[in-house]
Amino acid sequence: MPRESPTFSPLYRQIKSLIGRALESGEWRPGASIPSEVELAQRFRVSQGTVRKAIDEMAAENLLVRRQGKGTFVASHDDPRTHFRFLRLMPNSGAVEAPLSVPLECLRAKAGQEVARVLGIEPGAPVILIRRVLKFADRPTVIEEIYLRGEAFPGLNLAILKEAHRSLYSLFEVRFGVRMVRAEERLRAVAADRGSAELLGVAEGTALLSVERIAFSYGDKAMEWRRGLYVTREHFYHNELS
Amino acid sequence: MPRESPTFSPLYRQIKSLIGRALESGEWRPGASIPSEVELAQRFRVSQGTVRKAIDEMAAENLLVRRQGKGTFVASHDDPRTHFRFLRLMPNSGAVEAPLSVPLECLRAKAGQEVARVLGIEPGAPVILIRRVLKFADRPTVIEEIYLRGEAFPGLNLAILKEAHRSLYSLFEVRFGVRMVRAEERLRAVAADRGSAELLGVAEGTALLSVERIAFSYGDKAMEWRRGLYVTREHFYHNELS
DNA sequence: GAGTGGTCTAGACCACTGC
DNA sequence: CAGTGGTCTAGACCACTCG
Repeated sequence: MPRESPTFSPLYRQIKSLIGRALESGEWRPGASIPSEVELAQRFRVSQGTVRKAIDEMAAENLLVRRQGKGTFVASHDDPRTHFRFLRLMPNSGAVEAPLSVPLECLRAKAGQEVARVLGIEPGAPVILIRRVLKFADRPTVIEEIYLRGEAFPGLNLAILKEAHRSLYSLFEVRFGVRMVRAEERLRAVAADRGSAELLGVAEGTALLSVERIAFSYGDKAMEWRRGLYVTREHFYHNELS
Repeated sequence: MPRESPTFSPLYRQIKSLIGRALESGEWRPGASIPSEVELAQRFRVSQGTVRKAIDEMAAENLLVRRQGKGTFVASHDDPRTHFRFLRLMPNSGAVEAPLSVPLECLRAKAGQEVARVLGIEPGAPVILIRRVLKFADRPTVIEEIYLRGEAFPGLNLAILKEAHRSLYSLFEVRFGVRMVRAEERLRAVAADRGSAELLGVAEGTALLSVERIAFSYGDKAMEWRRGLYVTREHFYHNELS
């Protein structure tokens, strides 16, 4: 028997993509609550169980957060519980500690070949370049170069970065409505060049952990490309495999 | 109103832990199929939906694998689809390629302080130490020191390692019934010492990616501690954040 | 107490696999 | 065709939060 519907898609997946589109369109902002299951079931003309299954999957993907008795919320980097999902650097011993971000530069530029390819934009399109240092316990531990899609962050400048006492991704959400949903990282070990060594207070040639990241917003749209150099003497990069 | 049942646990969680215990006890071996949902529902005296929810969660945790029309199976490292979940080294360009494992040593020893602590065993308890090299495209790229709980791998020796043309974790499953369920890794950048540099064919002092791993079997029992040193000139360590 | 998500059930039907 | 997992529904009841 031939498959009659090669594009078969269950109802709950369609609901999922409808909710996904609502998220993309900004109908509900990060941290805000979405309508209750019964309301959504009425809106989409399906049973509550079908909405439930759609939401379950989106919660598993960290797009939504369920809180019994309160409602379902759009996931946000403001939530401290999800705060260390993207920063994997842990101290060798002692309690985890939020780093202090020290922005150095915030420049507007035109995308070169490589940045354009990674972000999926045209060469020459506007980008923003941020350079910063992260300090743990007052010690410079990470330096980062961050490229952003220029059109998505109008008005972003060094002053804003310096004022903001929250994580970068929190700032992006609150100020620009841009939520980073997932990211891919590539890790390598490299030797510190002169400039990096100076900023990090280590000897030239010291082994550093290079972390390249592409971060995606809703719809798998690449919004950010960054490269970090981590000093891993007092810290390590933590990863869970399962 | 005070909580009357602070230890409230839904039915499906109890089913989950029953299935989990059956897995631990080896009632169903890795790769084998478990009873159908209706059978399990009858056995546990619950509805099929409740069994379903339990299995759903265990599939999400990579303990079980569902295959529509065929049944539900105990997850296995033999399955090529899950083969690269624990080996995160990818080539800078070109297709992914399985490495060639070259075992160098396989020794029986007594656990020292550190290994005992990590594996949760008594100092002096038997352990196995394996040293090996992984080659990609005929180039040594990774060296590893692997400590195993001695009592769980009776008879393991260098000859067995050399004969086995499968991944280490596959071997553990097929030969010893030990399945690694999850692992924690700590990554750092370090400089190559003389011995490592020689084995890897790089200059002394070259920056290497140090990957420490603790691997756990069912019941979160630490079975393995390993440290790898990766050459990251032609490869990178890949990670997904979400 | 009203409203939310969470659990559990029972039943009907669909999609996929293999004999 | 029988057997498996996958979807969808409807309804009852439970646990949690807040006013």
